[in-house]
Amino acid sequence: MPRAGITADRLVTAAVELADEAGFENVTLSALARRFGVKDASLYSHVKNLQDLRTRMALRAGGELIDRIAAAVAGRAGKDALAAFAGAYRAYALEHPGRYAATQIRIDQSLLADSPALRRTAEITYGMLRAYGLDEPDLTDAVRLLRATFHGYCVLEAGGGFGAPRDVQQSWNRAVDALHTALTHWPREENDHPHE
Amino acid sequence: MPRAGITADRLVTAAVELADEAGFENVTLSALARRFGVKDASLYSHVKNLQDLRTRMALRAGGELIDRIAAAVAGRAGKDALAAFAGAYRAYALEHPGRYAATQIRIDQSLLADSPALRRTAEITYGMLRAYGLDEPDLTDAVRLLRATFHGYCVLEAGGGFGAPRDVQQSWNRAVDALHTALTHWPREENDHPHE
DNA sequence: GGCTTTTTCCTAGAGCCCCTAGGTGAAGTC
DNA sequence: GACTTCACCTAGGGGCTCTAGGAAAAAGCC
Repeated sequence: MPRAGITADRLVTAAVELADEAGFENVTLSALARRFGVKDASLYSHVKNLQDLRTRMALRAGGELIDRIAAAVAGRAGKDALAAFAGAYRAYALEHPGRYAATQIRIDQSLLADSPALRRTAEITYGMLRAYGLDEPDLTDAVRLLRATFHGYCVLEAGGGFGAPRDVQQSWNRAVDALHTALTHWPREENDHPHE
Repeated sequence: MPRAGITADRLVTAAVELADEAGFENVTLSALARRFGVKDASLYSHVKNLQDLRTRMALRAGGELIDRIAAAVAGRAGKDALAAFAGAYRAYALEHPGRYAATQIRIDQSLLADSPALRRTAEITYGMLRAYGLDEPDLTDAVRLLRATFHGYCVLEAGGGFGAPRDVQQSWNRAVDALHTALTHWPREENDHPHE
């Protein structure tokens, strides 16, 4: 009997496709084996276990995401760069919900440490913020704010959390405007303990 | 043989406790049955299925969350109210990660529609924003921005997403300050299409 | 108290999933 | 052609969800 010709890469490719179609939590080794016309036990030659597969999916998707962001941000600065970053981020999350969900999972730090995607993400994010003239620790605070807002927005939108009839794209534009405002008027060291 | 005395409410109570201890996705009907000293099939008298249980958990946790927020916000306005809201939100998410995770799941709109928790949440959120003098649709945009940021922040923090040594509490305070700034200088109808 | 009804819990079993152990045959290496 | 490697196999254990149908406790009724 001929072989299916499975490799870890092809497996991950099929996995992220399945994630976008059926949802990340429905990506199962059994389902993938079925898709390849193979018994599920056979996949353990290519992948250690389910967690291993998910980690690979996360790294794949994370790389794709930062590639698209990098392409969008290239050659822009200031608010223009912020809007491009935000747009690329949200577009990826909406086009590839399963892949995006994969990027959210908790990953062993040791595996993540030498991931080029993580380093590129940091470079691009901090580079984008350069225009706002922030120094540490404000820079880290700003990065966290942006990540949280982008991520939270996409999660809520994808999960159907925005029930109001207001168009989400317009809301999103406003949110990006608001973040730009916040970065421009970044609260500098004033009163951490308001005099109450 | 005596009965365990299970009710749907006691089941949900045990479920959210288990969620905080072992993680939301590890809350299983089998595990709950074990905890009650009962066979798993017995639980289907009290709960329709796993999804039903999760929905009940979400409603329970959502109610608890908005109760704590309401208590924190009571009697405050403006930035004070915003900080109290944010603090109560994050505290709940960190103290009860499993319960908080339960609030994130997708819930059938028809079930959610007549949930008092949702109505209260809307009331309190919009009430808190009254001080900033926004009108629709900016109000909705602002609510979405706040929800997204709070939610994203808590998810990232709980998931270990903030690796930098910077103290998260201080970053959070800054994020709240930044949101206050954004709400105060809310971008009003300027240029939706920047002249590029 | 007895009687009936309802409810709670049971056993049995099907189906899907993850994962391990150990075997077989196909593809490359010399 | 023999040898090694590796892709895939069967067999099987264990966990989970959920259904169907039965038994016994609890609650309601006289």
